[in-house]
Amino acid sequence: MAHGITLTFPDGAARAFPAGSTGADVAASISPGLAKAALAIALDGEVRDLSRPIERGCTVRLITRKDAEALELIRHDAAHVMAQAVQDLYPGTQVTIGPAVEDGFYYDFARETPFSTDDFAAIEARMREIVAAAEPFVREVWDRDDAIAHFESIGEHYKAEIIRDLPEGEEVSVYRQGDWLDLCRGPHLPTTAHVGTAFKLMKVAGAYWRGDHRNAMLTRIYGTSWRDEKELKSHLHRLEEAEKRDHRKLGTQMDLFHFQEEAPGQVFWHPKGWTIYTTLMDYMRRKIRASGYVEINTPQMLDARFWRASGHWDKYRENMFVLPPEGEDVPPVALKPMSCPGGAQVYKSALRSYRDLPLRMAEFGHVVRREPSGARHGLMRVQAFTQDDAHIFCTDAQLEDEVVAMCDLIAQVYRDLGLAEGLRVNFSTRPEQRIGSDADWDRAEGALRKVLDRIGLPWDLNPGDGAFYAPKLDFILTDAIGRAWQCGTVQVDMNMPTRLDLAYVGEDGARHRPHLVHRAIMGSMERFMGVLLEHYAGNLPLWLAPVQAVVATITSDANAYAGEVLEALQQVGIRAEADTRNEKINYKVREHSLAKVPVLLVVGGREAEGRSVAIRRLGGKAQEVMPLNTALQTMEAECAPPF
RNA sequence: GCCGCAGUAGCUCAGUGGUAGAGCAACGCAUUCGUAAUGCGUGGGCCGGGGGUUCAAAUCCCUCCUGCGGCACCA
Repeated sequence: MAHGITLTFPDGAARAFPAGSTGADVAASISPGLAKAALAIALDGEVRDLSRPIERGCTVRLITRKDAEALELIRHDAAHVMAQAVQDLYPGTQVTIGPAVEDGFYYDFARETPFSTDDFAAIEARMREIVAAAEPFVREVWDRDDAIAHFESIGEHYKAEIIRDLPEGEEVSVYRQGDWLDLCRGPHLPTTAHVGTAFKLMKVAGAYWRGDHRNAMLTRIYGTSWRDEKELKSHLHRLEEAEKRDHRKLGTQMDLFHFQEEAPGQVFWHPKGWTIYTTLMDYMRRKIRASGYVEINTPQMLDARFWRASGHWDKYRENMFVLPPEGEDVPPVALKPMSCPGGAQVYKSALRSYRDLPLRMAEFGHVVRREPSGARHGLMRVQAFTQDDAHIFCTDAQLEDEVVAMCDLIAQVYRDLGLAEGLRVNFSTRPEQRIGSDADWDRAEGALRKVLDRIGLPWDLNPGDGAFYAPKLDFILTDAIGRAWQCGTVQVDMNMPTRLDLAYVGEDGARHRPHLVHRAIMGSMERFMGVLLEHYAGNLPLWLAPVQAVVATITSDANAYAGEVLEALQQVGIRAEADTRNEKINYKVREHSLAKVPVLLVVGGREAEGRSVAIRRLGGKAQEVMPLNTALQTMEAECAPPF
């Protein structure tokens, strides 16, 4: 044991091993059971193949199927198995990259005819054969040039390119599974059998080589894989459940809105959907008035000259709807894609004094943006929408407090709406393509950083992702299937004031530039509605529900009383309907439950006689009979908005 | 915009070359019922648009539009 190594185990125990011992040796030294169960070994936290010799003393942890890292190994290896299956079945297909991702894996292939889901059955069948063969994953380190020559010779030009681009000095490792091999950094499971059979190919998609649209489009196959069938099944079940809360589905079921071919990416709001929309907007108006905002509104269409001046004609033209002139001499007009240039005109309509600042101007700006056809997505990405926008004009000294105040306002609104949990903030800093001086960027980013400390929300740094004119804080909410959507945003802008020549007269009598902070809380009202609907799976809080209560009769004998109850509810401002149809109470309960009406007030002979109602709440079985007046008070209290 | 898939009754969907279907909804009639579907009956279609192949097209081919899942974009 002259050249042994000392390994430290998670329990703190340190043991000596002969030099050249592998992870498998370590596992075997502990117990035969572990030797069998071990999949990989973590050396100082870095996951390595079990078969690789351990070069140095370190802390070790054996990874078994239970560990979090196991899933990633299983998924990564499933990608390899799929790649082999594909190349076995479709010779001439090139492999590129195939990582493990959340819930599964994918592999990008280069092939003249893209795959279709019809190919899945064959690929999955071949994958099962490869898994059954239990081929060991064997790691080899190759000479760089040999590797390039090899991959070129077998027509794997993408792999050769990957090797060429590897940093100098990085090992070129190749893994074999049977007679198939792939360039790969590893680590891998001991054999293909360890992948198991709890996998399923999910979808095909196009994906650009290296994520760049100027490159060739590859065909990507997504799969999901798990430790066992039970996990797979529950994953598929989760997907089904998520589908049920898709806002597009709920929109139809709850009769909130629809889309149609003649107005791509634009919403036809139905009475119930529009009720939610205006209720949200009313809430927001109360909120911003209480926070010292004024509200303005600016034109929908502006002469092209204006957009040339603002810079949009250059920078944003592709996303704008431009109306061609009718006559030769008429200049084109464009529908506004953003509210800020218009809002700035209101600022400029008067000579502003330092006494006017901070000036907080809100605008529910209806903007229209041309979106790429593949980008549209229900309410989440539309071509015409209303932003709950605001522009705050302030002095340098006011900047930080203003930004903190608006972040607090955003957080308050999200809390009021039940969306605060899981809220993420992205701090996006200066991009490469930017205008303005580094000193200004330092100041603006510094201010946002201080703000982040003060507001105490979890945040991620998103370097280089700021707008070309300002760093920003983006407030990210997620939809039913975990897709992230930006809703709120705060942007500290040091450029527009100069471009649009904004000024205020200071205490010293001289003209100064104000700072301009752009902010939206819900962002797009449409998108926010989509997120809300999915978050609540359609079961909106009482104050937002389009129909808050339905008075349902048991027999027609109670119709007159139901009318009285309805009127009483409406008198106290509750959105209520009466269901006096000649249907059984079971039918009515079912129908209104499916329509997600939060409160059912059932009235029959007994209630009519005693001037009471039987309250049944959505999702509950229990009924509570109470006097009508009590019910009215309860309802009125419960339907009150959070602000 | 790119790759794959889809578009049939208000909704959900079946129908793969030979007379357009089902369930729910709607409408009518009967039923007056106590907390998630009462029964019977009736009406309802440019099978996304255009072009082509064929004796014959919802069905096969081309093309456009819209949507869905990704990618890219956006933020």
